[in-house]
Amino acid sequence: MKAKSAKTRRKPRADSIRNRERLLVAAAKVFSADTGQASLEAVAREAAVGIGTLYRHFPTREAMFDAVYRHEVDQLFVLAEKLSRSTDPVEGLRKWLYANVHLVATKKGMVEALQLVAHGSSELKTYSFDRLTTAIALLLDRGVAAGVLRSDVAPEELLRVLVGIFYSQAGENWQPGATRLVNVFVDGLCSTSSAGKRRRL
Amino acid sequence: MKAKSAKTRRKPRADSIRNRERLLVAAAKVFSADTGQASLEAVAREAAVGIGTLYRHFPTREAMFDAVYRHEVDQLFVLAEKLSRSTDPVEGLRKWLYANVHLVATKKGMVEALQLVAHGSSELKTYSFDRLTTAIALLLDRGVAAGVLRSDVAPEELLRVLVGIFYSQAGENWQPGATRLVNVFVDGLCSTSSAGKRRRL
DNA sequence: AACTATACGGAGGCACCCTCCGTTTGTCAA
DNA sequence: TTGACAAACGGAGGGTGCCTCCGTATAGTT
Repeated sequence: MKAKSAKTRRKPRADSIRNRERLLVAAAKVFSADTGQASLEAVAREAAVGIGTLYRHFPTREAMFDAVYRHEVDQLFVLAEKLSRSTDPVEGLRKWLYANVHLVATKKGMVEALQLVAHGSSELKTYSFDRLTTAIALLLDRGVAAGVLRSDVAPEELLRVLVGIFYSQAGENWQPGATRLVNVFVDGLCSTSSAGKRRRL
Repeated sequence: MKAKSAKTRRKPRADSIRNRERLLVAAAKVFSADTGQASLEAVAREAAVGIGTLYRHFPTREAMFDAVYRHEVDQLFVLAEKLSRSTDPVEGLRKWLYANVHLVATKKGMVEALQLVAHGSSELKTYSFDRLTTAIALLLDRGVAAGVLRSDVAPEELLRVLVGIFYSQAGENWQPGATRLVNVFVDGLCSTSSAGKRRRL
């Protein structure tokens, strides 16, 4: 027996869940379009769902962005889990970081979203921070355990570096630059034998 | 005879000039509203002018913002001229800086405008920079000549400080803070006797 | 005063926002 | 299985904004 307050609740309808998922996928796609502008009606169309359904799931634009953002963070987390299982540690980490760059690069329209997020619930911020930190830890620890990655860089630190890389890259077509910086950093993380661990603070 | 290329041009119509002015005033007002959102139709209504007239004068949103911004810069310049004529030098400068704070503070909706301007024509940027620098020079020089303001601060430098003050003040209701900083700086500029001129580079 | 370049105004077509409500459908109890 | 109904769906509709087009009004010119 589920112990909910007065009146047992039903389990959520299957079509509701499906439509919500569809909307998130559609939103991610539409907002990624180069235009930067995106109408909610376009999202509904893309999802092949009535506009009313969209509004029921996401009463406001902010709610929509919030959910999309969470969704992407979750996907990054899942990707980290997968990569930490299948590939060798260094390449796994590298691929995950690439995925981050790619995600940000293709989300032109997400700029607006990010602004809303930045001004929005700090709950969302801590959520994504925790989630991403954990994802990085997953990838990092394996490499450290295998002795191919240096052990003195904390997951939060790596995350901050990543954010810094994104932040520092302005203007058009910055993806190559960001990718290069990621590579440099990963290479640096590999220098566990020659340079020795824990040189400097 | 006016020597214009092929066919002598008429002098611009009076109603055209009047309407343009009205639109600029209306736009400044509407964009200043707390909402941050502003429709061009609202501007036209405020100006008591047809929407068609608005679009004829300002074909795009950017053109509108551009013109409004120029207009405000011009008004600041005029204010500087007036203040440099009527009040005592220090108070004149102070009042002018206050006017700047007030202008920025009440232009919530101008944030969007400023972004467009920032990404827009660099011509506009140099225009306003020059204009404001000259305005400051007007106020500064009198004080220096009268010996009540130190002489080693250039107009451009003061402008940069002002921009810095605006830039550093985030969040709601920052006007008091900005005003305080302005006061501090003006007081500093007055310290021509006790602290001596040109201490340090 | 007549002429005409110029400017005016707003109707109209399209897109978007958001709400409301009649219809459909998945869930659960019998 | 089946029937009842809460829950979810979809889209019409009313409001607003964007921008264009063109018939009408009018300020400058002769």
